[in-house]
This record gives sequence, C-alpha cells and structure tokens, in this order.
Amino acid sequence: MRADPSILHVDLDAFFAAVEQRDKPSLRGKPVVVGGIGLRGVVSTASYEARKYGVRSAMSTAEARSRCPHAAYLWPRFEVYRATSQAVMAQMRALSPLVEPLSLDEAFVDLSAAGLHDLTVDDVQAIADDLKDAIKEASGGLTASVGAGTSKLIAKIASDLDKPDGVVVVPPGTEAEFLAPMQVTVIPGVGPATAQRLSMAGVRTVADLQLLDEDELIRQVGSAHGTSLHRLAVAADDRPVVSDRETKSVSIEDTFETDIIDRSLLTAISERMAHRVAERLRKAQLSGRTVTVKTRMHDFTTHTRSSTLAGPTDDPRVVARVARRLLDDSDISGGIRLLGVGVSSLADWIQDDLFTESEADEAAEAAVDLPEVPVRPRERDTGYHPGQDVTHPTYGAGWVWGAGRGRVTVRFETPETRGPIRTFALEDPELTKLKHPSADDSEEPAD
DNA sequence: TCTGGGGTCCTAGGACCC
DNA sequence: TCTGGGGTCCTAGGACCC
Repeated sequence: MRADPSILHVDLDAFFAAVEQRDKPSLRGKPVVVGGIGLRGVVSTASYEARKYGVRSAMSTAEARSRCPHAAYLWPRFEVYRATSQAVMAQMRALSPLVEPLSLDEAFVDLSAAGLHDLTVDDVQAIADDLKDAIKEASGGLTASVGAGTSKLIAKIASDLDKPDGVVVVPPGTEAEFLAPMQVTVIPGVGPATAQRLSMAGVRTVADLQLLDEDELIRQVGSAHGTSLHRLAVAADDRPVVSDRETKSVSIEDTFETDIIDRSLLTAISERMAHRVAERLRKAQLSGRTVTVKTRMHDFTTHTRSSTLAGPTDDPRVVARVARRLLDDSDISGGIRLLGVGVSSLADWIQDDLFTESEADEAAEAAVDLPEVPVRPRERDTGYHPGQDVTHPTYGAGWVWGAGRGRVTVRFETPETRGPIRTFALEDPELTKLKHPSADDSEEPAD
C-alpha cells in the first residue's frame, strides 16, 4: 500500500463495440454485439445500448439474440482493435514509463515512476481527466473509465464504479472501509467457485472476509489464494506495476459448429493449428518444449494431453507430429466440440551456441520417440482428403474440410482470419488442388 | 439455440534424485 | 529390512481474467 494514489487503472468502455460504432456511424446509438456470431458463439462485448436488454459479455450469442434480436451482430476485427489499443496505450506511456497492459482495453499506470507528478487526490483526479481527454482524441472518440488509488486492487475496483466515462480516486487511508461493504466477488480472483466456498463459511462481503481467520481462509480456498485474499481484504497490496511481462504459452483453439468424430479430419485440423502456433512462436522469436493438445467433449468435459521435448522448438513439423501423437492418444469417441494446440515452457528463440537450429530440432524430436506415422489415407474415390490445400479464383486459398457423396467442402482461411466454408462438386473445374506439405513425404525429416 | 479464445496461476500426484 | 524427507520436473485438471 503506497502513500499516494499513484496507481491508475484505465478501462476502455465497451471497447470492441465502441470501435465498431466509431467506424460505422449507422451503428451509433444502437445496440451492437461483438463476438462469435455462429451457432456456438459467445458475446465478447455488448454496447451500452445492448446492455439495456440484458446482453452481457460471455453470454451465448443465441441468448443475446433472443434478448435483443434487433442488435447488430458483428465478428470482432482484432487488427483494428489492436491498432486503436496501441494508440491508447501510447497516451498512457506519455504519462509514465511504467504501463502494464492487461488486455487490449485495460492497463495499469504507475504515476510515481514518472517522478514528475504531484500526487494529491486532486492532482490525480486532474491527471485522470486529462488522460481521458487524450485517449478520446487519440482513439477517434472512445471513452475510458479510470480508477486511482494506492494499489492495483483499489485502482481496479475504483475504475468500475463510475462507468462509462468516469474517474474515481480513492483517498489514501480509506481503502479498507472503501472495500468493506462490497461483495467478495469484487476482488479480482474471487470467481463463482471461491465465492461459493466463502459463502459456506458465512463470508459474503469484504467486511466478513476481514474478520475471517487466515488459517480458516486457507482451509477454505487453499494456501496461495487464502494468503493473498487475507491481505487483499484489508487492502494490503504492494504488487508492482510491471511493464513487460514474459509470454508463458502460445495456443490456438477452435470450437466447431458441430461436433467432429472423424479422426482424419481432426488430424488435419491439428496440423493446421500446429503450423499456426509455430508461426506465432517464430514471429515472437520464441520456442517451446511442451506441446499440449486440448479436447472438449460433447458434454463440455475438457481434457489435455501434453508432452515435453528435450529442447525447445519452433518447427511446425515437430509441433504437428507431437500434437498428432497426443491426439492419437486422446479419446474422441462421441465426437469433440473443441480442439486446441498449444506450446509452453517457452524459451527465447535465440538458441545457445551449443546447437545449430537443425541440431536442436533433431535433439528435440529424438526425445519424442515418435511412432511410425502412416501417410493419411485418402478418401477412396473423391480425390480429396481432409487438410488438403486447394485454391479457388473467387475465394482464394483454402483447405479441404471433408469430401464425399460427390461434394467437397472447403474452408477458406488464412492464419489471421477465418473465412467462409463452401461446398463444391467434386469435379468443379474452378477448384484446384495444391500439393499439401504433410501429405508429401519429401518435406518430412527422416524418422 | 447453453457455454469463445487467448491467456495466467495454482494444486496434486508420481517419478526420480539426494 | 524398514522407514524418511526435501527438491525438482512432469502431467492433468481447475479457477479465473478479459
């Protein structure tokens, strides 16, 4: 807990929806819902107009549609949000070098790191007001809500109290009484499961929590969580603002419109995902030792299988083969609704001098003890197989999702965007087959 | 018409080593 | 022959956040 309210928490209001309204004037003043708008999508952000109808983040889009059928439903445009986010973060960095982004629309700022500001409550209020103006200017009209206090905890909670477009500065010394009447769920880290356990111990408000014995709390919620909660309840929080946090894992996952049972299709999808993950690793100059495959069953139970290599890799072929082996070990009977591939135990890509790139990859792969990988069987008479690359004059590059009964279904997508899915006749002359890397042994390293 | 996608952190058990 | 503890690494699952 610091002496001055030097920590700001800045939160852009209904960020994705606000960007869409900024860019499409016809949407201004109207309900806008951004998120997955397919069969199994959920809401990322609802504009304030849509919230009036009870639409909330994380709600299924199906439910949102029934609550607010006349809203505009939009896929997210992450590239646009990222660019806007950077412009906003730049305004914060102009205030202080110590800025910790939590997501595209949220960040902490430690004003004391600048050494320039007077930090009375009134000064901080003025700084926050000016920052909001600067953000609006830099972002093309977006509003932000700002909380300020002597810690991250207080700043974060404060920014939520006067949304949208508000500023709340909590005076030093008033933190514990500020928190006391609130529900325990205002404390970041207390979600439904923890709230339920606390409730069984008679704890519903922070005031209740302040009175609970630490050992009792640890019994209820575990050692790490209990210790930190016991301190946060009395606003004892000296966590620093950290401007550059290391990435710990990189992953891709996809929920399918309908459950998939076909193993060869899943293998093809896992291979795509492995390549996209490896590409993102390379762009970030990272490599990793642990490959994880995630599956979610029809009943929403979720399983992970992971395997750790002897050394880090960013080779798409290595990631793909380990992922494939893990998928082969996974139970997919009954079909799965989600598949994911991730890499963790990350290292900086710059390899140490002991290995060349290829030696390191060989060493990594040697440790995997891969079984013989049969070439994926072709669908007997369609001439296509899942995962095969194709191209089309209208839709561009795509890949085969499935084939049969005289039809072939193609998914047109790039590493960045998910494109349409289209079905063609097998003999459609506009659909051109391309060589698929994994279906061709010449690109595979020898086992 | 249930339940996204990208992450972080924690726990617990087993293997293995000292 | 019997009973140990601590530390680290790996794996699987779960809670939580935006």
